[in-house]
Amino acid sequence: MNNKEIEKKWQKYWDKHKTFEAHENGNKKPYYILVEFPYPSGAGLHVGHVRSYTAQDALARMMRLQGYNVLYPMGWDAFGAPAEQYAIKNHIHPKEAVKENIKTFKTQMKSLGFSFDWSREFSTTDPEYYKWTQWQFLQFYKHGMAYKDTIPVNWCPTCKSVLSNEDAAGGVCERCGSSVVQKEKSQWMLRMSDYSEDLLKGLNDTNFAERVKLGQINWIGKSEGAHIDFKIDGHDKKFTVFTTRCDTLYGATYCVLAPEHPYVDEITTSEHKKEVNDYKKECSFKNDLERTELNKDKTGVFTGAYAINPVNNSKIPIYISDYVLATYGTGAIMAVPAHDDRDYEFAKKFDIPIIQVLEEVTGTPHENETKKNSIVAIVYDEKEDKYLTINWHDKGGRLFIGGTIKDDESAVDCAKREIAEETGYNDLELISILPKINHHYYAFNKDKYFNIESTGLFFKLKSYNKVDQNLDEDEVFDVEWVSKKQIDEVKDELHAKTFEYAMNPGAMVGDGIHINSDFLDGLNKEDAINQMIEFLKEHHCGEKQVNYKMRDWIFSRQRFWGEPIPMIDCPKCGWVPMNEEDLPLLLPDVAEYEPTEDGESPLANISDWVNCKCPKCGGDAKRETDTMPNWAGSSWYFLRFMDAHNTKEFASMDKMKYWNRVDWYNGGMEHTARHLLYARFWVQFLYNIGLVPHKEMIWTRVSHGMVLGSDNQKMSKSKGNVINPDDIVKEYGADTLRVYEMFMGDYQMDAPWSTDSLRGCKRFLDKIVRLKDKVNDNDGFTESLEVLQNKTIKKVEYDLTHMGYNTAISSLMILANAYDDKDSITKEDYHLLLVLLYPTAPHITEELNEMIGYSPICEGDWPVCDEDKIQEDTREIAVQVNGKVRGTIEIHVQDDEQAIEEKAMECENVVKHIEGKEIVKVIVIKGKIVNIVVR
RNA sequence: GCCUUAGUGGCGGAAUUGGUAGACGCGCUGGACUCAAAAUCCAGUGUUAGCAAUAACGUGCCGGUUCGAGUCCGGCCUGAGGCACCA
Repeated sequence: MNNKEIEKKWQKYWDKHKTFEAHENGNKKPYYILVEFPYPSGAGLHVGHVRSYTAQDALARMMRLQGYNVLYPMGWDAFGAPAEQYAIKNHIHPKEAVKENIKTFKTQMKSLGFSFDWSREFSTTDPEYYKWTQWQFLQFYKHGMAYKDTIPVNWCPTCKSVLSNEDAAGGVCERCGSSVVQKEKSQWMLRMSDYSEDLLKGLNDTNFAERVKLGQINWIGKSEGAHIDFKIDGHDKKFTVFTTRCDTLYGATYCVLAPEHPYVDEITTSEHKKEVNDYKKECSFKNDLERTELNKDKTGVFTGAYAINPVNNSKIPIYISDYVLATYGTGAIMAVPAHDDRDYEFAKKFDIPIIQVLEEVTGTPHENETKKNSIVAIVYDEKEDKYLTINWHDKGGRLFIGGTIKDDESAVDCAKREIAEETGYNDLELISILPKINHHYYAFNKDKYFNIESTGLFFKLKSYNKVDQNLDEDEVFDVEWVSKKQIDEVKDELHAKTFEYAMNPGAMVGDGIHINSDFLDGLNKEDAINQMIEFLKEHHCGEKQVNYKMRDWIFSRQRFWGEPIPMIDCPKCGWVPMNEEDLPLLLPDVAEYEPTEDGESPLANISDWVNCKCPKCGGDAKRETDTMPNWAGSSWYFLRFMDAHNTKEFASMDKMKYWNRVDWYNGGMEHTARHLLYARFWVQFLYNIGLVPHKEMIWTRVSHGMVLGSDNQKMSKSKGNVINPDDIVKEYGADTLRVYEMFMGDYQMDAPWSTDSLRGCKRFLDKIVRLKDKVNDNDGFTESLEVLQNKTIKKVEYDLTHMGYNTAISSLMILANAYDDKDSITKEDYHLLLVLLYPTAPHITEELNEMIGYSPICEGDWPVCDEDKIQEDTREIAVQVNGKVRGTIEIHVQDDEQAIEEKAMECENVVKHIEGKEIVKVIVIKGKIVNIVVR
């Protein structure tokens, strides 16, 4: 068979008959399947594209046969930097480059036989499309959702361009290697943060995969806490911090403002001015990513100013540090080093006091406890790398040195005394005092319940100097030095925990009971938070607050190749929106444009374009020269597909109501957080102003894994592991590539390319072709195949709707093998196999189907599984003895447990294993397994 | 650092709710057909022992729950992807 010819033949057939064009009529149920439209890069279609388009294509083709009115559209997300770069280099207009790329992509897609409705095709760069993107921006503006704000951007002084975080990684421009600086720019913003709660709640009206929802939830980042006002010593001003842990306020020993915080200059004392300014400058050279990545070492400087802790009026120093971000919360924090890891690190470095206000609770509380203070001491011998323990053997096991603190004694003195008394060692150096632990226990020797506050102390042994031990009569134990591994033998919760603290110094971030906190003492975290919020409210210095990490959307880009923002800056009227009837605002038709000196968009250099009249007063004015981000056009393209040629609206309400929403949306993992969130925000806004029928227009969202190179690495030119789908189609045929990509592995996971496996799929299709020679003249189905046939119908149907593409193919292989075992099969048998395979391998199945005299599959029906045919009356189940399979038995479906048990007991190999043993019990799980427990 | 996600034969991967681990395919070994090769067909293929029946071991590591764990729980290790130090 000539693949090329039959592929062409059927692709032509489908085109000519407009088989896949969707129309908004008839009584078929509409179903909207969407794949992310690609960015048509110069590299051409990637085998990764083929994977997701084929998967959705199979679903679309099956559902059409099942009688759905399927909409499966395709278009182009063609604005973006690469096209712009390419165009600058080659002195052409980017639209020319894009045109070429789209042509290539479309030819490639067609060669793979995807059943897209090409009548709805558009590109985000078409003026007929971006007219509506601009129009929608104007709606945002008119509803107070768009505003200008000054935002720092990554700026490369050499390239004179604004860089993405990605291109500015490590503070170095990816293109030219110069260091990147932060530059303030006035930018258009969309008030996305106003939608935080709605975007969170809206997830309930979607069927997104759980992990996709989680991605969205984490991005929105809701946290409940409080804001607290801190007075500044010697100033009238107050600053506000946001915290989720207001219960730890008594432990706040300093505050930190973001270097960009507006109060910094004002409160910095003259002797700290230079340091602070230098530090601010230093930070301005770092982008957010750097602040994140190079976070190993905390940096910061003291401003010289002090804040007043509102709960106890203590003066605490105010620092600035880049570990506090201006963009999150209030740009200021109260630092509680005892109970926050970052604060702990910072406090250690700057030698700021650490006050513990929460202690962990171990053991079980009991009535009538006796309270006392005590210590647990850990002594480390560096030379031998061993720890000092005492072994009580069966009277209490291995422990460290413990003891009760006497009235006039410090914890350290107590520890030293106890160590000397119990072990004799007396030449010690204190390494650290560990957080206190609140421990409950029962002492057998005293028959009493105790509640102790235990202080952990960590010592280093300086020398083996010893004094005489001083032991009571009942103190019978061995003093033993043990390795770290043997510390596992310390089972006592208090001692084990103390050791853990010693090994991992840091903040105690968990729950516990409060200490050193006046009215909070004794309360747990939750209660203490509530009490503290009450206190703050009463004293007018704070209240409960919900905070979201999601920020407003920076909507400006200093680029040429994007949708122009339709705003006009008038010296008299300020910012004025363009008249809607003047849209689209076209990009100028020039092939030469250079970036400006000062980071404005290249459009700023094109004065013909920039200079215009104010729509309000008619005076001279200038256009906004920034363009929209790539995310804009892709935030609503799925709505346009519902009504792609509408010239009066972006899409009519009627058509949107007809299609209802996107039923199934597939795309890459990398877009499940941001793109999806932007699109949802856009839709929710349109819904709120009455322009779309639902608040959520996407029902199910799933994400696919990447196709990696055969070396298990991401495909890239530099690694030389790129597979071009054209080559595969040429050598093996489109159907082989399609089947292979469906079979290669779990659709939702990455999978490496294997040409060997591809050949296996070619062999499978060859077998399908050969089976045609087995077709006989009998009517109906071959009886002995009917069980498997109906099971396969059910399996393929289930798998194609549950992303089990690989197992769908494998079940078809099983069916084909069963056919192959027969001397002959009927036409009906063969036709059924072809229909089931058609969604994945449409060309070859149509051809073979035609050869046996049937009308085209694409115009026929999907088979229905006959449930009666797949009922079996016998079944093989396993018999286990003590959980190990020792044999199998054949049971009838109607057998009761008694009968199954008897059969199991007769099984030859089972008899061997239960002979002479006592049968404890027999577990019979009907239809599944028998397990005989013997002793 | 945080979030997400994974780890099963020589390889890609199956195992819908805790119930016969390794379906299906690749690769490999042996055989048939052929002058020969390709293609195709037949048999075998987790490891170890055994002619075999069978037995022991086996789903990243350590521990737990259970009659029974790839699947559930606790603790680690490693890979991949994402990120805006989220207080």
